[in-house]
Amino acid sequence: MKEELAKRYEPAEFEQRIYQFWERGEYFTPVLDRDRPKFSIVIPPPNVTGRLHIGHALVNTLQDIVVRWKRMSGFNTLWLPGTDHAGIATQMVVDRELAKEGISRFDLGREKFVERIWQWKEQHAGLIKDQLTRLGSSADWTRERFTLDQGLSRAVRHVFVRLYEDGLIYRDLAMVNWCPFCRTAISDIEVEYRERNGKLWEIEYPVVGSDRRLKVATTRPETMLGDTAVAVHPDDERYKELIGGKVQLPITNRIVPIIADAILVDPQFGTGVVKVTPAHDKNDYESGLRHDLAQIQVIDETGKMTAAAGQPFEGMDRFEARKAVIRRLDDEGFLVSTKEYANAVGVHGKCDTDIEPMISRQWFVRIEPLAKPAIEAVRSGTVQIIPQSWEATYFNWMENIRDWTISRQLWWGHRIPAYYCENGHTIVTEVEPAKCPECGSTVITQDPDVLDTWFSSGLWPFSTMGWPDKTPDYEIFYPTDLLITAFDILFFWVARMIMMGLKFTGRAPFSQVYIHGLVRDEHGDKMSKTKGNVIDPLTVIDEAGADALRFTLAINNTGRDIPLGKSSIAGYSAFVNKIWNASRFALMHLDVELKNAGSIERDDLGTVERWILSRLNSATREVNRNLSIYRFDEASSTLYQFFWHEFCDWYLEMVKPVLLGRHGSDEDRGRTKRVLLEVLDRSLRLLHPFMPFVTEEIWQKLGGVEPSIMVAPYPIAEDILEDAEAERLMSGVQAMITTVRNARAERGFTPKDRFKLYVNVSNDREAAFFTTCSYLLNDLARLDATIVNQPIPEAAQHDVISGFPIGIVFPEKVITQEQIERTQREIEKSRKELAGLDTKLANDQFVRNAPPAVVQGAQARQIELRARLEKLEKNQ
RNA sequence: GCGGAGUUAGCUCAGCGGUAGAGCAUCUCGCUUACACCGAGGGGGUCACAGGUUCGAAUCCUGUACUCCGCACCA
Repeated sequence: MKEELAKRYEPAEFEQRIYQFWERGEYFTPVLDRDRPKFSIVIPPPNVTGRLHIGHALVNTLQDIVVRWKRMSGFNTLWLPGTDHAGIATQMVVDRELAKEGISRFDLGREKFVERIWQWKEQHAGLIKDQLTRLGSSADWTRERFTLDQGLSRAVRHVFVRLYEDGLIYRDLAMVNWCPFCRTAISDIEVEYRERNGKLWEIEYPVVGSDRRLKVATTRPETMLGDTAVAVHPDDERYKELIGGKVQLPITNRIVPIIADAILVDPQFGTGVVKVTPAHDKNDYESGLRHDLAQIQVIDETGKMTAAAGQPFEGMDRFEARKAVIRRLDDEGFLVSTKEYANAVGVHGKCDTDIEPMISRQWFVRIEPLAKPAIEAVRSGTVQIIPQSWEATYFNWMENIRDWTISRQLWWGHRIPAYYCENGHTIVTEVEPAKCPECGSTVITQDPDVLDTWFSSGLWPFSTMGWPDKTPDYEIFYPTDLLITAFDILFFWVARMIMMGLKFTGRAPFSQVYIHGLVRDEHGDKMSKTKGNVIDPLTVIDEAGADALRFTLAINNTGRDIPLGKSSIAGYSAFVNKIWNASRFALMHLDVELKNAGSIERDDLGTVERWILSRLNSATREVNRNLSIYRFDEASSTLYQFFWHEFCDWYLEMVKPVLLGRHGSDEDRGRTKRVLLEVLDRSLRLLHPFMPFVTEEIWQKLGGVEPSIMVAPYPIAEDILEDAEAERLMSGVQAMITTVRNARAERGFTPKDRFKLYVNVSNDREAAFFTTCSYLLNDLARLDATIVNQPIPEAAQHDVISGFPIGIVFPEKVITQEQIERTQREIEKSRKELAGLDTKLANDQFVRNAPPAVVQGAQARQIELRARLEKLEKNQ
């Protein structure tokens, strides 16, 4: 093992080489073995449009941690990667490309346009993989899927047809959310509401056959061109006698009825009179159905006014028409007032265009029958949502769910497998029919629309595994075990997968869902391009390495939002550097390879070795436990704490006197090296899921049996390694060293000044221990002698450390003000604590009710404090 | 309006019934042959507020005040 590590830690030197090494070794691909315990997980497919952002880095880091942990723990592990065709988003990207060439998709035509997107997709799909690769994702690329792949498309058609046959899909004329920019219908959850400062206009409608005018308020005056009624509340005394009467609409002069509608109108709100536009407002639409009102469409699918809007409005954009209508109303004296008004406007999240409610014929999924079992699955615990607080949100949404609009007037996506013959018959079938089964007509056209992207994503956990065929993958790896994703797609994706999985495979697609938070900047603000606080994961990887980024994300992942800033990445990058250097130091002294190092005989081990193995063991237990409950933060900080502050700060320092030949026999040296190798090996394996690259690079130099650390067994805690006695004694030694260092600093001595330390113990074993370990105290606390069980000179600085009375004897009596103050503070603190304990222990209730361990602890502490106070007071 | 979450050290957050923690920042000392992306040491909190339960509350309950996030409504 003469191969040394490079002097500097430079991740760019080896990360990509290591990844290629893994791929060549095919370590990401599981075996098709039904008998081995398996662990499977599917990636939340990023959009093919994709450039990965920090959120992707997070979700994929978390998945990779779990996947690597499971794989090392002996599970036959599959992480299935892939991408989503992302209907609207992708279409928009290509649209924009075309715009640069000065053409639109309509100039190109559907076929050419879709061809163009495929070209674009082929060029860009590899980017996602490259980026995930840079992160270290150990996904099985041989199984990479795309939602528009043939197999997945077949699954989509199959599902559509079955849902149709089961009466769960229907086509109907209804009011939907229409995006005039994208020219498609979208579902309710794709509408986002933005607070906006708009205006509220009050308009008067003259009552026919009377001098009265009814005052209505509106934020969308252009829709009045399509008004077909005004409504009041049936019990509203102000308007009661007008019900059944008529008003004459300004501008169009159309005569429309005054109706009574208790659902639509809140008499307390505004004037208590509502204009009714059944073709352009959801509530008005429903009111229109109740009262059999005409629906006059005045805005078309591109957001322009129709002929029905009349002149001069026809052809105007809806916002332009708004101004024109107001001007006209004002001119003609119907406009009463204009007020500033803040309200929430529904916009299409993808393009920020105001949604236009519009009546159109669309395909819908009848959702309630699917939602019920999906609610039950979570309620019964078949699917567990972690953290559990998200369950409430899930139930809230699922219980109020409405039918899902699945047709999209786009060109990029899964074409709806519905066909219409010339005689108006509808045929829904997986394969294009040659003739109409009802009338035999061969003049058949397919529905031009495509399906909502989430329709295919909803099938992802099983469509990617070959379903509806019973493939080996499907049989071995479905259902999956875990899904890791962000809360913002809980409804879009997670809920739909559960519904579809239950309906079509009879099983929930995963048993656990882990929901992570949003990555924010260091002050907790959302990252956004306009704020300029965006952190690009690839830049971070280039600068600090993937391991530092991964560890930073993991340790900050507490289950809530994750604050991420340059300084915190720098902090954990320092940690990776520390691992590198500590390993480099160890490797400089190690001369055996793991594979022929032989086993460790516990009986030969010294206290230091038992102690570090015991500490490592408890870290091992904590890491495994926390990973099993997805506490990535706790697992990583356990490793951070152990490796840096126990392994590096104490253990390596304690081992130096032996390794560097200042102390001990050759046999001691051999044993020390053996244990050092063991501890380093285990630490690297524990760290591997979090920082795969650096651990592999170092571990390769240890000469293990396995070809890669990623297939080496993950350490598990072993009771035999636990050693409470060693831990107690070593923490005593550590505390003594700290006390001496402290005293040195406070009295103004330099590191070169040497003192004597007296330690008193109560039994022979302890005496033997401190005698054996005196070299450690002398070395680390820079003493010239540690004297065990001799009377402590009065002139010494007295203290009681971990129950051991000690005394530090200085060459000359130097007492600084700083030191006096500190002693005083220590005494006061101890007195206060002791007083508290005294009252507590004098309290019968406490002694009787508190657990015995707590009472005993308090008593022990009381004794210790008394002894310590007595000694401390001597120092004054 | 309904639901959820938060309020702990200068900053960002853990802890969630038994002596107040971490990282970063800050201050002092030190380039000791793994690492100055370092080492040693220090300072810093009446755990938002008010009640209650308990022998004991940052931790459980109730209320108040802010903050954030969903969903619904908005003529």
